[in-house]
Amino acid sequence: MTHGSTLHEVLIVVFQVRRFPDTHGGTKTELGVLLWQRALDPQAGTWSLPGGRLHDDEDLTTSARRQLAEKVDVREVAHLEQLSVFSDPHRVPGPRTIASTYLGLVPISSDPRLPEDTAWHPVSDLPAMSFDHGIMVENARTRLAAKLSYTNIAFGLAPAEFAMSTLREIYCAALGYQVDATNLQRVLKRRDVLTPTGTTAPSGRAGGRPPALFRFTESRLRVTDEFAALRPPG
Amino acid sequence: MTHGSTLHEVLIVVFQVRRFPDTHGGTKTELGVLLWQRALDPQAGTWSLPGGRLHDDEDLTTSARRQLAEKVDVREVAHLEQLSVFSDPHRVPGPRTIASTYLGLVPISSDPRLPEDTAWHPVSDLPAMSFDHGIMVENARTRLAAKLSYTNIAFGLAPAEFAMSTLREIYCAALGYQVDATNLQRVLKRRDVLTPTGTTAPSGRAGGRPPALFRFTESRLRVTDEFAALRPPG
DNA sequence: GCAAAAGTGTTTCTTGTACACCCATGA
DNA sequence: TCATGGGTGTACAAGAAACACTTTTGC
Repeated sequence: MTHGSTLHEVLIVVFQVRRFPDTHGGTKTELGVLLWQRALDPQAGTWSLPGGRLHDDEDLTTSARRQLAEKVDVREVAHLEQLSVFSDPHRVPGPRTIASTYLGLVPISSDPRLPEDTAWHPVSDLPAMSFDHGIMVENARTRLAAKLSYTNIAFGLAPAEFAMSTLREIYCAALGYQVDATNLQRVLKRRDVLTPTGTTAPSGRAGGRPPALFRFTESRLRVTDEFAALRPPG
Repeated sequence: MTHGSTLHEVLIVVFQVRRFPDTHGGTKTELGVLLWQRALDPQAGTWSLPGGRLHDDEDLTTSARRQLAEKVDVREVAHLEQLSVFSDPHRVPGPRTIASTYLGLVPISSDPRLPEDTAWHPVSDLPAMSFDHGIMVENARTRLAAKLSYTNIAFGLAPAEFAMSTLREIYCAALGYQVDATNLQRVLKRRDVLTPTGTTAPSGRAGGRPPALFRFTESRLRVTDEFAALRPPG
């Protein structure tokens, strides 16, 4: 009676900074999440995170990559990391299913083809979500915001090379509040997160000084501000 | 073929700050972890984390509490939180088993009775560990150290009321380096983590001023230093 | 030249560290 | 009164936020 038929699924919260239609007919840049709409019951019509059953011969990360491949070109996913596990025995109808959630990041520059039932939604205005998927998105959003502050995780959202104004847009969208480009640059430079490419981009349609281009020094997650307080002596 | 008989286990890394015998016959205060020694194969003689199979009708946290009850009085566990999942298909011999790890904290003041096969080990000098349990301890230690810096998680390691010197000992043991008691008090006071009880303890055997006593303002995890950089404006 | 965008410099504030000095107790 | 531990105050440094000012482009 203690362990009958428990299934295990992987669900991935994929974020990308995108332009979404505004309420006034304009557009606004915001954090978007990849969702697909359930055609069948249970909860037909609600929107779900990409993912599915874990296979016997794969670990969670491998599974996450495989499941994502059904929705987007996986090469577009620049970063993938484990979040928490949802294990309430009644979180979904049917056989007991444990869900391991992942955070996935797609750079702003790419616009992968999506299946018919799949679309990006702004996180500030989610549609009716399936089961506990809404909480999972909230969770992931909080984790992303926290990590933007003390790691180099933004490499997952930024293009290979970018101007500081672009990076600023990305931070603003992901954090949900205004960030000063000047200070952003100073902070990231001091922590050795950014490297100047030495090149500049052409200036925009309205003129203006051509921006210097940067890239992320590393494209693997690194903690850049380990201890806010109680640092080791020395 | 895709989902035959995958099992799920919960493993708990339980920490307590304790006195351990020194190499020179003295004692030193250090972070200890609760382990039990396997009597049977596989890997008989190696030391394992407490835990076991997840039941069909319980979520992970409930399971962790139940499993711990077999080793220690669960009321001693002041804090319990989810860590990461280990899902390599071959992490243990036999049927495929996914492990969800938890971090548990026991206050320095309590000394729970333990079963015959169970003992505290200093994290700096672990015995031969079973399977991937050594990595799990390392993981948990890193997470604890990080959270000591930006949350009030130390409430899980401290007694109900304590002098600053005691709290200092706890931080030193858990972090593995010296912490200044003066500054520790200032940091925690500013963040409103500590509340003075207004009482003092009797001074020690060698005299000295009687220390003021404090307690943790909250005994639930709270983030006390959310953004090191890139704070919201205002 | 003017507007627009990018980049630099300066000031101020907060937070944390280091350390010297004062306080309360037991023997 | 002295050793011992506890507590306070002050000086210093680093990091980050705010904002004014300069530079480089298109028109």
